[in-house]
Amino acid sequence: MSGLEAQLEAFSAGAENLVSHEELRAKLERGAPLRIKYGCDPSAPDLHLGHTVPLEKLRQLQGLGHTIIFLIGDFTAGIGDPTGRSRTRPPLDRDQIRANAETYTDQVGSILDARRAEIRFNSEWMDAMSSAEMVRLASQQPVARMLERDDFRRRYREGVSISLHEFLYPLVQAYDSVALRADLELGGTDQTFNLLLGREIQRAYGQEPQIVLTLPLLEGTDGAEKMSKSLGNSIGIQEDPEEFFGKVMSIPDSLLGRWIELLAPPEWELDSHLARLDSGGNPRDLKAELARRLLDRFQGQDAADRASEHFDRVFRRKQAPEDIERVEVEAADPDGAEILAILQHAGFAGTRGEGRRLVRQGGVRLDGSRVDDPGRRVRPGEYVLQVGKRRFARVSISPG
RNA sequence: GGAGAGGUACCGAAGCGGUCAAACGGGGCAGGCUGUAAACCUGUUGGCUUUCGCCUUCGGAGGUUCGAAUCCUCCCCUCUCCA
Repeated sequence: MSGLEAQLEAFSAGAENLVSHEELRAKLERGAPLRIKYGCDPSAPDLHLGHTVPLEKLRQLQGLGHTIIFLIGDFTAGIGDPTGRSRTRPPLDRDQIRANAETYTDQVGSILDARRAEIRFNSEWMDAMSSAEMVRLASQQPVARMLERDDFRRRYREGVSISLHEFLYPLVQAYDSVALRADLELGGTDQTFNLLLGREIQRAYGQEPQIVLTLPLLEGTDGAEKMSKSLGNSIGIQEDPEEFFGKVMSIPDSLLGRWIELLAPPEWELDSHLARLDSGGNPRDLKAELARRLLDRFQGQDAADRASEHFDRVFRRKQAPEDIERVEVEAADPDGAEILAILQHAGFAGTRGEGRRLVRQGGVRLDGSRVDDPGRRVRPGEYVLQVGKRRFARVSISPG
């Protein structure tokens, strides 16, 4: 393990908060690898860029010889994380959780060495916990303290219901730290309360409290909310390269600096480009560079090249993409297939009404020319169908 | 247990017997301007229909009425205060 000061620096770099430096130093001075806990939600196995911020930190700490523990909250998933505004989630069955966990570790593996990490499920100890023990756990915290958590406080103030069991979520998460004898727990700033609670519960169970390390939350593509799949502002690291690239290009300029700060390692030297932007450069180019680097990192150079070329072709030169999905449509009668039926087949319109609207608004093109009649019939043959700026399909209409 | 306030389309929120498929805002989608940026402008946002119109929707189930999101009854859910 490297020098103490270097380690302390590695832990705190990019951190939003670290509680506390003194305790961390004391733990590190003992020389043993730290047990670093990171909680994951088994219901959402698709990693997005927001997840990569903590994962990158874990990779770094793993590189220093510490033990990474991925805690899959299969028991807590049944509670439904009340953090934020999320609604009740459907309970998952064991097989589903197992499958999700595998997907998860696969994806995590593209960032750090998942084989060297410990993968645990909190049902291991929570399923065995007796009611009496649960009561004992719950007795550790006053309600007023629970209501200190931002979202609980807000909901309470605004008269939005809080179910009793929602308090159990942070409590169980905190107890997980006891079961795992965690030295440090890592999470986003939205986890601050839960992580701090872990310290209190560990103390209550006679353990040395864990260090709490929180990292900033990455804003999503909308530039407003934190990145989350359910808010529809996320970019999955395994996402189709073209989509991935396009989404990065679509982020507001005002977000670019933040993304570079949180997502781009210093060796990419993107922040220096950012600094030079004032002198007339187009942020577009820097975004494209960031998109390329990120894709290269998660999906390899080929994907990055392909996506970049695709983007230039479709959005700069306004040409149809190279490889587009094929849709077979059988003409309903000798005059050909209805444009509305084609739009539905291609999945570009959920209903005929929506298709009609798209046509009326000039959003539908066939071989590059605008379709302006919703009643249009298309003769058998091969066409490139375009809806909006970015949806394409190669439509093959066979005689009816 | 008592008193009161509420549950409306993706979200927030008007409507409180016909003119309501339901104002307005946000979000989404499409068009314009662009750098798939922001800002801005326009259109659109239940289903079927070229139009007329028809069908399903305002927590749930019944009822009153020529006619109900709007009135009545019961039920479910949420919030506040009191106990």
